Amino acid sequence: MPRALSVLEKIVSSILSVMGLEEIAARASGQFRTTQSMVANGLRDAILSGVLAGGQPLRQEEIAESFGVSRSPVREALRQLEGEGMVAFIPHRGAVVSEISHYEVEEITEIRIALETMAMHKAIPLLEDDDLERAEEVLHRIDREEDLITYWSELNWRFHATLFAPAERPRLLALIKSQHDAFERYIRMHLALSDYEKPQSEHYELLDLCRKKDTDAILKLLTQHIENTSELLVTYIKDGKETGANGLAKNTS
Amino acid sequence: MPRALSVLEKIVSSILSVMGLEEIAARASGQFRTTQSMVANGLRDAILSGVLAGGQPLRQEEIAESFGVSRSPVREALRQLEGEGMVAFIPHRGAVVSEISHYEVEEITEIRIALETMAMHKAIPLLEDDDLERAEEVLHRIDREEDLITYWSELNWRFHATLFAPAERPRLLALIKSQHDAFERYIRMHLALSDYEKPQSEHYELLDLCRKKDTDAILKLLTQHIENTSELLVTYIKDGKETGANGLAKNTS
DNA sequence: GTATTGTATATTGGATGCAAAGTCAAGAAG
DNA sequence: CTTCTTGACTTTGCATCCAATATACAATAC
Repeated sequence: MPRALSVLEKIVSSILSVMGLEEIAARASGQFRTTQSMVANGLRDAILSGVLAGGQPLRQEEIAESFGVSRSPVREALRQLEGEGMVAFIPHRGAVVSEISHYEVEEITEIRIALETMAMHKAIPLLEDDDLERAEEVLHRIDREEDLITYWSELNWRFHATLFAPAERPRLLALIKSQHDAFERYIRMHLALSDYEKPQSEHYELLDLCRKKDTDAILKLLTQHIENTSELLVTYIKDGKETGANGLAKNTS
Repeated sequence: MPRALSVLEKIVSSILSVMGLEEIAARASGQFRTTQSMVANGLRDAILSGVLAGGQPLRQEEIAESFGVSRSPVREALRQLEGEGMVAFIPHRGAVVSEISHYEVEEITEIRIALETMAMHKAIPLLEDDDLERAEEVLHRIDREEDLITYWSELNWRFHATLFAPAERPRLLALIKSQHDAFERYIRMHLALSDYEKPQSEHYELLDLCRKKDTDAILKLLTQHIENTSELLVTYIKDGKETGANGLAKNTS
């Protein structure tokens, strides 16, 4: 029992310490105007960061205590995440962090390729020097970043989102992000540092092709980029299944 | 006040009367094992059927009374629908049925074309006579159906889903359905009986091409089919905005 | 020894109560 | 006449309480 508490407390405090000002700003500027939204964001973060592993049961009382609130906002937060597909409810048994199989990884890969190539295709003719500069800036930040395990997800997304942005398709972007997220939490858990090198070099390649506005080559490389990630993930998931869900396994007693 | 109540009561009773045995079976077999899921399904139905129009505020107390429950399960149901994107919460002001603009219709159209042509493409080589027969059966039901305003949505979806099914992509299918749903509730509200004729004849055409396994022609027709729906919808939404369903005037910039 | 039934305990699901935020209209100030 | 303030009222958001359900384990029957 105290174990689970400490895990969540770590998340909460990590949000508060790592994000620091961002957190406080968000709170002030109306991002966290309700307890529910704070809990929802905290849990989402915890799931995406891999602290709460797939299949892990989410005890309402524990979560409530961790956040220092009652169960009502916790239940609402869980329901919202259910709607987002991040947790699954089993009636009278509670919520668990939803898992994806390697079949689903392959399915998501197809979806991502379809959606991302579309977004990219729409964005290419509208890409300005300004956008490309900002994208490159993100890549430099990745190069400089010491703690990639924590920040890869966010920076990687920011790079791709920057390239998609000129397309001005908010709904499409949201869809892509949700598919992205389904991947990233496994990425963060499993990948070693060396695994970041190849995608990062592909990022530079992609940026270069974007400068040349070579549509065909861009879409081809983007497709390849997604497929590479997918392959890595499938390997890790299959391995994990074989060896028996390591890491934060903390099931019965 | 009594107006909104009667509207919702109509929905609830229509679920109970129309579904009859199905409803009871569902309840017994675990579909509605909690009040929350009943309310969520009821509200989703009400929104998709257009009974609860876009922008309409959703008073928790009213809904709770309509369903004969307290506000707790109602709030949870609303949160779940928020996660699904069907309602939007404004802190301390409550939930409203989310709306889509004609910009969003155009965006969803692109997304639908990308996802549905992909699903169809994967399904074509796997289509069996059996599938085609079931699809045709649905079309006959549409021909026979008196109350298309109520049942078009469901039957139309069933037809397309039948053709997508052999692809065996549950996540993709779910994504397509959610984009579909974003359209259908406007369709149901706005379209006249005559508007169903063209899509239905396209359905027969599509089925015919599926029999011939003419991939290129199928994908082309499917794209056209989606675009036609989209155009109708854009017209109706623009008309609605112009003619004075002003209500909550929003982003026109 | 295995299967089944009954009971204790933990956990979820739902109802109720109360404080806080928001809304609206009437009246005062400019 | 318009704008701002004030206070009653509405509605939301959260905490607490109680009931319903599931799980684990022990006791009993076969």
